[in-house]
Amino acid sequence: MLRTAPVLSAVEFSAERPQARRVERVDSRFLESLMGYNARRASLAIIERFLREMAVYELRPVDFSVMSLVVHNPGITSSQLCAALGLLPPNLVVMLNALQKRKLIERLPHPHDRRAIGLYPSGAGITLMLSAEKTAARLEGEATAKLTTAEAKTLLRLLRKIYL
Amino acid sequence: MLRTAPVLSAVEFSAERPQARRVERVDSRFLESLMGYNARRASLAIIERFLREMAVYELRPVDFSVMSLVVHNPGITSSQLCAALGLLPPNLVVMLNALQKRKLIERLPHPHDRRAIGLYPSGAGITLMLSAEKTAARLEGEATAKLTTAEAKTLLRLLRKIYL
DNA sequence: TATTGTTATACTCTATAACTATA
DNA sequence: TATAGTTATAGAGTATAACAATA
Repeated sequence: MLRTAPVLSAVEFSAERPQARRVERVDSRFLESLMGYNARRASLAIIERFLREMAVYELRPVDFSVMSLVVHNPGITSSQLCAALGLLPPNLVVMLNALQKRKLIERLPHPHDRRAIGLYPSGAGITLMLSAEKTAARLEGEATAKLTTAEAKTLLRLLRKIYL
Repeated sequence: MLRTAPVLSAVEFSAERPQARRVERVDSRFLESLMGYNARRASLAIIERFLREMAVYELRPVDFSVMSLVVHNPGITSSQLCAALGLLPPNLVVMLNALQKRKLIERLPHPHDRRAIGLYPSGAGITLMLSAEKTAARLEGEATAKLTTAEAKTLLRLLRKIYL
């Protein structure tokens, strides 16, 4: 039933320590046994590529996420966006200002709650996201190129089980 | 063979857009179909817990990784650490200074290369990591509590296929 | 009294340029 | 000329406090 690499054992270090030695090959087995370590490495690898390819749209991953939700949920509010993406309101405001300045979104009064503001994609915003989401779908294939279709599906399902 | 949620279709937005509507339930299906999105959410969920539980040792995830590699690879150099963990040398120096100040590591001359410096865990460093790695192993079980043993093993393997 | 959106600001993380000592 | 380690600093990302308007 042992899944993780063995942790340090005290006896492993009871003998006198050599005063100077050279490490030929780095032993990363313990770290590599940790889910968090692997999940982070994998997400960084994917997001790195995403960052490069989305640069043509001038969209960082977080901008892409925000725009995608606005396009698929016209009228969504800031607080809904924050909840869905785990963002903090003060940080979202800055992003929305930038997106509005680029005329990718519009802010319209909320129909029932005068405190809230509905976010809508502009025509340009929709056009941009049509391309950007196509690119994202292509990157999806590249990111999972080393996996079979079944494996990719499994990976997605298991990742979701971790954080939901 | 379609794995990702359908991207935006132009026709989806050809009808006139309502001037104001309320979003009852946020549709995140497209984002949730992306591997990067799920990998990031999962890694954040795990690392968040890791951060909390490792606070008693005053170790952030990166400190834990560095200390773990030093303990398992006494004599490892900064450049080896940077390569193994994807860190930049200037940032590592600051961390090592802090760890040395806490008397968790020692820096000794490299046996063959006078430019390099070997990193060694102190007795206190080893003692600390004995506990910290036990905690990490426990957290590993908690992070994958919703998965069967076989699923956790599969997840680890598939994540590694993504970034290696 | 709680929530939405906002401003200003602080803190942390990551990245770049330039330097030294040595290979 | 290239590499290991270092310093200083810039930039991006994330977090906290406090506020006005509305529920």
